[in-house]
Amino acid sequence: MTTPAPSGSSNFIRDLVTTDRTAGKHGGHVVTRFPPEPNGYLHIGHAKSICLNFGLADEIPGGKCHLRFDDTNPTTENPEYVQAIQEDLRWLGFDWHGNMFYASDYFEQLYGFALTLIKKGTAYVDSLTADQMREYRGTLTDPGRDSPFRTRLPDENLDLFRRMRAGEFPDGTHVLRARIDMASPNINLRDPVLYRIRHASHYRTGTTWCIYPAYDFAHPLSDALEGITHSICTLEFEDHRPLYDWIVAETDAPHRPQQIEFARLNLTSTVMSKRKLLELVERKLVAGWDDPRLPTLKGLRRRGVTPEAIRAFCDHIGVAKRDAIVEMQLLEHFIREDLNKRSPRVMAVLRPLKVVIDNYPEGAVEELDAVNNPEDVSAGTRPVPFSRTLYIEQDDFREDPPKQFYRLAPGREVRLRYGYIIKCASVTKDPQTGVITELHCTYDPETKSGSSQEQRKVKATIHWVSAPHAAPATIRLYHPLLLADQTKLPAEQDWTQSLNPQSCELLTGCVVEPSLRSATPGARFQFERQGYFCVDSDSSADTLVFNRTVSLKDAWAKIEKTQQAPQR
RNA sequence: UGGGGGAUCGUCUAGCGGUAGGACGCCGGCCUUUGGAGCCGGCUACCUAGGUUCGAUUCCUAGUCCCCCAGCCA
Repeated sequence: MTTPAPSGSSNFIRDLVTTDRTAGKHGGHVVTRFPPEPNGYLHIGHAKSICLNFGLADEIPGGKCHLRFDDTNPTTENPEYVQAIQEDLRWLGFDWHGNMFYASDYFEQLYGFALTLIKKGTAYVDSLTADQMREYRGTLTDPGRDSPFRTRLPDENLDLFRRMRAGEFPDGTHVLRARIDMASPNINLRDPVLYRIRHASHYRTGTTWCIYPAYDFAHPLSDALEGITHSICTLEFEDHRPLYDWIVAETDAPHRPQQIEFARLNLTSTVMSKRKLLELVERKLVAGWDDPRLPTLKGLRRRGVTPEAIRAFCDHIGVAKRDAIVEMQLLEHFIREDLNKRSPRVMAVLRPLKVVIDNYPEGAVEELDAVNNPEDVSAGTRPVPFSRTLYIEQDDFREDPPKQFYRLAPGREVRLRYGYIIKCASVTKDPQTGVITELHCTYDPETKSGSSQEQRKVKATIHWVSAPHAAPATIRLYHPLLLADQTKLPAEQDWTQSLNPQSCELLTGCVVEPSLRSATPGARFQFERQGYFCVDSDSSADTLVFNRTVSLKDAWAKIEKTQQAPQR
């Protein structure tokens, strides 16, 4: 049969690149590029592109992938993002091997290409206002009209353009446009703007320039200058391709890259647009770019997601041209799959319920042997203290247990993980509120884990933490950023209305086993029976702070849900 | 009623004229000192209508629906 690809599965771009390479196109070389604009943080949508571009370069002998900052707009870009993007890329596990570039480094060459066009008569300086230009552009169905300045001669254009560069004109007074076709059915070809005046300081070139190249001009030429063979971008640039090709051809650029488009990643119940992410951060609707609820790489990292999980996800979602919305559950699947193999298991009680084991000797402490990772025997074991007073999860006790509830209830038995079988003898309640305050149980000393004395089976095993040894913790549970019910909001309504107000659930008063006292930020664990958690950067010696990365699959929750569903 | 793209299980995705495969999800079952993991089984898809062909998801024609484009953003 077929041998699986080294990484990722076959897709139309991979096939095309392979075909080109074997056909000897571009001398058999493959050079891709990842061209972020440093005006925001990278998110998982970028990861798809990164995995594609760097993945291609890595798997093809001699293949290269450049990192290029597409920094042609001084008003939105800044070095903080340049730094963060590099960090995220490295964290994801990719290396540009020194091939890091900036479109701003090409400004002089780009200017030269513009001069070439002007001399040839295929670019001109237009002095219409932005509003006028819009009017002249026509509409989707009506052709545009020529600007009265379209007939300016090369010499005048040259003079004007040089003076634009020299700073003689204020913003918005002139632009350089390509002279293509104002009646083109493709609006991108109706004399697109190549340069605009911006008296703004650029984070790299300072005030050296006051004219800046537009994307449609800078991008193809940057690709050409770097010898990019396959310029992979998203679908919305598809109808820019004729322009891309026009620019490269008309400027007699040294090399002709090929633009290929694919569908960007969309994920359910989250936001992926740069604009919305920025808005969330600026309006402080989230804690920052690294808020664990965000699909930013920084957010995912802080949440405890591994780069391996993200890469596995990107490899499996495929690359195609149809618009798609991937279910968040698929991402979660890859997160669980990765974390299951590598996370040490520990016990933590999120919502504590006190349990006193009446027949266990007061003051006695036993060190029980707990397995660190059943998926990895080499992870070994650790001692966990056991005593007369412990905490169990409130959810693991029901005074009036429903059908199929196997856990603790009055008169019922459960096993304490790594410990003994206990039986619930009585329930203590607050006389005022009726709330259960503690449970009294008895243990069977013959049932200690690992002892071969008795092999009694009970229906359930629950986790616990010894009260006198417990370390206090604060735990954050994350829920979808967006409300599940996205029923058509009025078009003009603020999109943030669909944010889930309960996306971050803060749990205080949690208790975790003492071995966690030494856990440092970034450390990941599986809290047995609950999920994968990661020590947050807010964690301190007195209070540990954990973020839930993703819950474990919960069979009981499903049963309970169907039990609650209306009977028919 | 301009141009550019796209339609395959609920969701992603494979297929390149030989009778639809994988993953997630869902539903059963086994196993289990995590109701986790693992294992076994099942579920459901070619946008529509014509045509070509022995044979069409693949080719042709005509429709339908969806996405993108009217920034001096990228």
